Parts: sequence; C-alpha cells; structure tokens
Amino acid sequence: MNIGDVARLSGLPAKTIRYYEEIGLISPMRDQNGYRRFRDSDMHRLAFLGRARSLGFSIEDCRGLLELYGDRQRASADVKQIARGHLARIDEKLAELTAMRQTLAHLVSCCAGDSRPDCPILDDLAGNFPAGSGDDSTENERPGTVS
Amino acid sequence: MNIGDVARLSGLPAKTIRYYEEIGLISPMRDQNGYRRFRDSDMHRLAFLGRARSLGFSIEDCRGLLELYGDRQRASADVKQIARGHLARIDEKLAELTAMRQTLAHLVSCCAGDSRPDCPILDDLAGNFPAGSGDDSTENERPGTVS
DNA sequence: ATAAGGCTTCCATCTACTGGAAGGTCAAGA
DNA sequence: TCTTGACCTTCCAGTAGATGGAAGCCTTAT
Repeated sequence: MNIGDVARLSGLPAKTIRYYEEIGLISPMRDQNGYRRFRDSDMHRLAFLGRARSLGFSIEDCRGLLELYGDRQRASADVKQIARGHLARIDEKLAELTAMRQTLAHLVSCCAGDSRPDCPILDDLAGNFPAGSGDDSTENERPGTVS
Repeated sequence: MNIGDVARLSGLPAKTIRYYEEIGLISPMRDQNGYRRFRDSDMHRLAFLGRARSLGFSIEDCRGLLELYGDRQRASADVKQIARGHLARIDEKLAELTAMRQTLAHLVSCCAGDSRPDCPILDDLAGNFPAGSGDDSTENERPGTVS
C-alpha cells in the first residue's frame, strides 16, 4: 500500500504519517521508486497511534505504549502507569478549564453586550471590581494563573 | 521601572514581557542605556494581559481586548463577542476532555496493573474488544478524533 | 506527448513562550 | 580603581504536533 491508501484507511493525513515516520514511530519499507510501502503491521501501528492520539496521549506516551504493545513480556502495570499519568493530566486540565469557564460565563452574563461602552468584562480584566454584580458573600476572588 | 520590577509586580516572567513587546502588545519607552522603562500605563496593560491570559484568551483575543479596552467609543457587544467565542472554545475543549477522561478512566479501571502482560488498555488501543467488560448494551462505541 | 494525480524531500509556519549564550550597564565593596 | 554580581540587552534555538507549500520525480491514461 502507498501512503494515500493508508491515509484513507487509517484516517490520518499523509502528512501526519510522514511525520510519524520522521520521528521514528513507524518504519515503512520503500519501493524502488522511493515510495513508502506499508505492510499490515504498519497499518496496525498507525491505527494504534490514531486511537491513542484521539485519547489525548502525547507522542512520547504513544512511543512508550507502542513499545509495550510490541513486548510480549510487558507488565500491564507499565501500561496502566502511563494511562494513569495521562488521566491525571486530563483531570488537571479539566479543573483549569472548568474554573476558567465559570469565571468567564459569569462575566459574559454580566455584560449587556450592546452599543454602550460600559463592560464588566473589561472592568474585570483591568482589575476594576465595580461592586458585586448580583452575588453576595465573597467579593470577587480572582483565580490565579494555572500552568 | 525596569523590567525586573515589572516582572515582580505583574507576576509575568521578564522573558514573557519582552515577548509581548516583540509582538506589539506593549510599547515601553527606553532609557538612554537601552533598558526598557515601564510607566504605569504599561503596567496596567501587562496586568490586563496577565489576567486575560489566565482566563485562557488567546494572544490575538488579548490584542483585540486591549484595543477595545483603550477605545472609549467601544461597544460592549464587541467585547462580549470575543468572550463568547472563547467560552465556546472552552466548552468544546471541555467536552472533548470529558469524553477522553471517561474512556480512559474506564480502561484504567479494567486493567489489572500487575506483572502479567494482558492489558485491556493496549487491547483497546490496538482495536481489539475482548467481550464487554462489565457494561451491557452498546458494545463499546469508539469515540472519533476531535480537532 | 502531455496532463493529471500521486509521491518525494525540504523548508516555513503555527501558539506562546522558554532557555541560553554573548555581551553591555550599574551600584557596592576592597 | 578594579572587581564582583546583579541587572539588562539582543539573538538564536527549541518546545508539541503537526500543517502548508514549493519544486520536482513517477505513473498512468488519453
């Protein structure tokens, strides 16, 4: 199979497949004309990569997972460790995004969004807190930056 | 104020402040020795930037927000539009991460994580679905890749 | 013969910084 | 006065994970 067929079958762009070869994730053979020739095993690795990437694993995680995938002597604990690390990163990201979302949604809901210049969103970004806008108690705590 | 002071006060690394100047977000003056000299207005812009970035606004969003910030004739609708666009992106990202998290957490919970090679995580990544592992009904739908 | 489409490599670009090298500046101390 | 150390400067490279495009070869059909 040539790269175009593999791209169609795997759903990965040809560019990406070449990139994966460049960084050593796959090693297809070459025909005499220089074209890459993909065997079933290459397709399997690419499918594996596509799936792992769609779950958000980093390229380096993928490299490790592929190695374990091809190792009959592997311990599932090693796989699980990679997956758990990734899960932890996802949870961090989720917490960060959720906090952002909350603040942002509040600001958006406070903004009239008309032709007048008054804007609580800009006020907040500029560090002005023009008297609690609806909710009582804690007077606008400002979340800190997260990595 | 020199860049070091501004960095301490704003919480932004000096490198980042130089970068923001390079891409035209701020334009501090220069002393005769070539050192950047920051006025209060520069500090305000940097604080604004730090806050906007911590809410996840892109640099280009920040550029637009800063422009509106400095425009007395602005319409709050323009600010709100940027914020809403950003909110929508956050929601997309949240949905994507939540889906990943769910699949991943399930796989992790299925994996023994011991010294044996059998691993449902690898099986899934490889496209093998070894008989529904606990839940009935829909026999493992595989989520597609999201941008 | 030539045109279309597929393939190749190489280089640049994207986001938002970050790290480091080489070197100028300034204030304090011996 | 010299030196030391903390600042500051610019410039270049690198990060993750591709993606876009140019220039050019290969193959097949017309």
